[in-house]
Amino acid sequence: MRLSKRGEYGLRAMIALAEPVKKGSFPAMLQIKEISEHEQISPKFLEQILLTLKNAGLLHSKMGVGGGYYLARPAGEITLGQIFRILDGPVAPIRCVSQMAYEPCGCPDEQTCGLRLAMSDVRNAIADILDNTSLADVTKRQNDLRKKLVLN
Amino acid sequence: MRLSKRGEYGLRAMIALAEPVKKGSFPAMLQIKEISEHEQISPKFLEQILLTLKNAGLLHSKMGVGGGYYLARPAGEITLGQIFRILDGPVAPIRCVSQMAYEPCGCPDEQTCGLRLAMSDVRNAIADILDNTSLADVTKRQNDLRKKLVLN
DNA sequence: TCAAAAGTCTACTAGTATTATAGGCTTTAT
DNA sequence: ATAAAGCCTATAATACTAGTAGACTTTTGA
Repeated sequence: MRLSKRGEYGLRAMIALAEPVKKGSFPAMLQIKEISEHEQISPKFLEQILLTLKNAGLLHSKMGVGGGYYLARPAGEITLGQIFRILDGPVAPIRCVSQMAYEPCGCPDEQTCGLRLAMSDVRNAIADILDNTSLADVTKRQNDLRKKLVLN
Repeated sequence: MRLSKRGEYGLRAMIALAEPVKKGSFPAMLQIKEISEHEQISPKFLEQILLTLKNAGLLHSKMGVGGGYYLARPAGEITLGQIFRILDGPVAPIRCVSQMAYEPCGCPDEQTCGLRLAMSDVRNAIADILDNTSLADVTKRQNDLRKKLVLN
């Protein structure tokens, strides 16, 4: 049940782009280089990932000198599930319970297949979290926790 | 977030071995060939998988003519999580939230990393299901559903 | 106007993991 | 003694992952 490096880096980059803006620039724009250095990611690999996310409509970009990437929509309207699916494909552990990419698995009776029932629960549990957590939720949680830790 | 074929086949085989016994034989013993035919799995591949499960202590076997495999413990005491971990490794989507196989991910501050917090939720949701569903739960659910469908 | 900065796009590659297949060995019932 | 069945290890084909490379386009600003 692993998240690929592509998925991990893409999620990290999106979270970085959703961070509350510094110095009045809006929308928050970051360059590949800035993100790759901060998150310790190969810049060329990250480039591919951001491009994919851009072509999928989650990011916009500005070319040329002083360019960079920024979120296509407010951080509250982009979920981890959207990002995950673009980079890592369906959330379901097995195709026969996928909403996005259903495929029969060839078991004798899919309707009463015990494995399918259990994996369906797993899929729903994962999708529930990923589809109901926005980038804004993530950055808020991070920042609340940081504040709380500073106080102690 | 995919379950490998190894994992899928292993789980299917274990569920088959947990099925209520036919014709008074106990513990329910099945041969590789019987399972592979019923579940449409390459018998040699299944052999490897069952051997792994055996060496991990979830199955016992009987060699020679009339031999086969049977569960090492009652179906109510073997969980999907145990089987999954033997065949597919840790449940966690990312190592830094794994209970079984923790590894630092190298983010600036692991304690307040937003991705880590979210993935930790995912890990717990998956583990909750897999570790609290026994083979007996699975076969019961299957059979209840079958009965219910016959009535309609 | 032209050079440098930055994103776009596609191809390629090394390494690893997955999904098997093959075949010899051991145990056991008859 | 032989056939059935599991035990065990090696190998192979394919796909995927993670990353590299490089040529191209757009934009800024000196």
